[in-house]
Amino acid sequence: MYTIKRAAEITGVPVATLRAWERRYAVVRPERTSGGYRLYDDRALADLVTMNALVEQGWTASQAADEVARRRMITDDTDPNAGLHRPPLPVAEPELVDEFIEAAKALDPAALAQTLDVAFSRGSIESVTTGWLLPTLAALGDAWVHGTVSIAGEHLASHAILRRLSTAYEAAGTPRTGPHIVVGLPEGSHHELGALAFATIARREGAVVLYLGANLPPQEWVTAVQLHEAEAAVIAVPSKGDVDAASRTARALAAAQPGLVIGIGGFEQEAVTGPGRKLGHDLVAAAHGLVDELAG
Amino acid sequence: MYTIKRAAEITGVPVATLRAWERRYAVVRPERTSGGYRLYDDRALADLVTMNALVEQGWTASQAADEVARRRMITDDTDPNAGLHRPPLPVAEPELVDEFIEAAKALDPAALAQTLDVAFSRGSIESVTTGWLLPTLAALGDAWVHGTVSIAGEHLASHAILRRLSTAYEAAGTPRTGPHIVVGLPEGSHHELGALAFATIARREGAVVLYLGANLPPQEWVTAVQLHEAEAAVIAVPSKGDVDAASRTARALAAAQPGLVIGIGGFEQEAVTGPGRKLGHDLVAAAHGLVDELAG
DNA sequence: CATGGCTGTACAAGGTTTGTCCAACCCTGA
DNA sequence: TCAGGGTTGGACAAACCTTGTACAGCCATG
Repeated sequence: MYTIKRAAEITGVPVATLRAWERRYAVVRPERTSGGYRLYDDRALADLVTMNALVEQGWTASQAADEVARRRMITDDTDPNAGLHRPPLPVAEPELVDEFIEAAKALDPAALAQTLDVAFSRGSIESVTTGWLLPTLAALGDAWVHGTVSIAGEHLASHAILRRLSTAYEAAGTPRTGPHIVVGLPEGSHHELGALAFATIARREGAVVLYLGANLPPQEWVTAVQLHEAEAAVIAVPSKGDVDAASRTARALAAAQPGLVIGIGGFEQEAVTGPGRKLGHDLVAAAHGLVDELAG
Repeated sequence: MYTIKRAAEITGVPVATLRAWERRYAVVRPERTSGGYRLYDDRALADLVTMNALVEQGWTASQAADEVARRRMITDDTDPNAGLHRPPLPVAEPELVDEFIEAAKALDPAALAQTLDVAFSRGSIESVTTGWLLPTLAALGDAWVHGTVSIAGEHLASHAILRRLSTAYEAAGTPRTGPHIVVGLPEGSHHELGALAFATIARREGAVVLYLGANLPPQEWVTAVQLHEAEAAVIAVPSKGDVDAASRTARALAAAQPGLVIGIGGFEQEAVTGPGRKLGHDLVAAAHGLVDELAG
């Protein structure tokens, strides 16, 4: 629960505007303390973010408020899991990506934390992954290749994201039943953020996930799949240098466990040869699809 | 059991504020001596740290207190070992270490999570670091060298710990003022858990920490120290293979920033040559000592 | 062009919250 | 006994929030 000042910082809407929107359009109705202070919850913040995005797209404030109310009605009425399966971000938000890259360039941990607060408050992990995380990882990769972000900046930013994803992964919990999946990166591969997001979303969809992290040799994948009695193994291929190791890993897994579903994800998944199904670049859909298929 | 002064030192919350929080929000109810002195246990300290972190994140004090109470309800209800009867972590708890190593051998994520829950609920990060984390890292390293834990098991266990430490690091928040410290691992070095624990404890002690993570080349250390205007840089040396890179990093830093305090930590710190102060193997004392020295 | 509604922002006057401080007094251990 | 530390309750200022009103820029309409 946030005060109006904090809500303004997170949503990017000035304090005076927040009050005007509430007074004129009742777009949100924050709770109040006994002293009368407004208290915004995450849901209210998400609505305000939507409203703000619509206004910046050119909607009038009153129309945007109606639209927010309409969307809220739909999610409230038709989807009992609202919040778990929120629609993806209505608009991509390049400013948030840029802001994050700038903070990485400047090695500014406070700015990174602030941007992450904003980004991760925009909705579920699923929508944040699609609307912010994947674009940001791509932009960070580009910036690193072009040398506009230092290695230190890339490390700093990656670890900050890693910590947020870790929290989300833990919060997802371990279901008692559900398909068993192993997720990780091949030998020599280190950019694990996409894989961790995949693992988190798969967990939320009901899978029992064994997350192995980066840099795992093929033989270890085989051991892990056998010990975990996994029905599927998902290999992330974030960069070109990981393609060979991923191919070797997939071959080793296919040879050792004929019935195993092998999924290949990541920016460079197309370059992988040999066994394994390409999961595509919509990470959220891929995770949902794989888990549903194994469960159903 | 700690007096109010010790509690203030440990949590970073001023004495007057501790009393105000208790009076106004009853966020903790420390026991009293016969003479009326407050006596804080580890559990109370943990709650205060949480409260403090929430306040630094922008929550109002009253809301933060409610949130702490809510979280306490949850843990008390779901964990039969929670509550006042839980003993603080003694000097060391070998069973918990062994249990964790066994879970790593078996690639059993549920057992790992369970053990981590117990270990991390035993008190502050500081006491968990000394009493459980460092012994466990040593045992995990041994088991890996002797091949009793697979690479997959080591990865799985390390990442599980990493996720808990990440949460603690985030919960520690960023103080507005305080000495600036850069923490990371030298080029080629990857076992970051000790470094992250150090960074977390330094943050809780009031330092503004730039945590750079693993595998950072010397020149990048220099850039980071300069951009962050750091007063100290702490290089972790977890294994023998990292000694040379650490020495090179220390030399590069000393050459570029003559006034910089260079700290060397980790299991293999003694083998490092050249500039830099060995921080010793009591990670908690080292972090407190360094931050206090820079601040005072 | 003038009108008028919509919208974001600014300001004033007053209430709330919170960290800190103080006075007066009590407890603890060397 | 004494120095250092702890106790309570009250008080205070700074920061923050409240409501109501006002106003300028913008845009569509008459």
